[in-house]
Amino acid sequence: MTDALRSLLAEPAPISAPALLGATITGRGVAIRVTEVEAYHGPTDPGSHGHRGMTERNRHLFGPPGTLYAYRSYGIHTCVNVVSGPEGTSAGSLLRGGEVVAGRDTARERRGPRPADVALARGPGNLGVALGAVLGTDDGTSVLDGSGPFVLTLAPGLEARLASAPPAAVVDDLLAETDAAGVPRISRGPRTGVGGIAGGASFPWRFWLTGDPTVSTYRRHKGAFD
DNA sequence: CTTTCGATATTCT
DNA sequence: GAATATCGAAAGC
Repeated sequence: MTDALRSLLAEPAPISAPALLGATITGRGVAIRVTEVEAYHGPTDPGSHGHRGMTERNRHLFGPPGTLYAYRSYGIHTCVNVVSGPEGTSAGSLLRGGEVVAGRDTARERRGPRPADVALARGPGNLGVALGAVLGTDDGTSVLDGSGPFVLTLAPGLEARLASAPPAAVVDDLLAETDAAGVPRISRGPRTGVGGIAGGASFPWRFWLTGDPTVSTYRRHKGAFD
């Protein structure tokens, strides 16, 4: 049943993004547990690719929730987003880091001998390589129904919680949960590499699992307000 | 630890 | 021409 995932992704990205932490994206011989995401929210978000309307590159960002949006970053890297709703708002969550939980040999073949295991899918460009994501081929496919190369499955236990409470309420609870020492399980902060006001405290839409070694190190953009 | 730099597709000025 | 949802290596603290 992917009803829980569908109802979650129907929410705006800043709401659904924290609930994608702990989810697993599977395909092309690997499975990666997502540990770090950033939300981008269409025309109201100056940091979003969709902020200035549809282009050939970003058109799949305007697609239905659960669409994969893959784009070329800095002319070099392939980065992967999961589109969220409402449909037509060009919103989505950038998968920025994860733990390779299956197909480690395949991921290492793609990444080379250098990176440590925790770094195989650390950072959006590296995650794209580890996944074996292909521009053009994968852009616009669904991660919900197995019709595309990748399938997204929710973190254990989340499906049941989303079946018994509205997504926004479940996410509020997730953000409030702490470990035995009182430390939040999910951390949030400004988005990495985003300039201007969109990269500052007004858009604290980067979410990660606190203390997880597969989360990329924060790099502040030159022009970010902070 | 920090800063700097090169690689370079897409978009905007 | 300039900026960008990046990465890894190199050099200087």
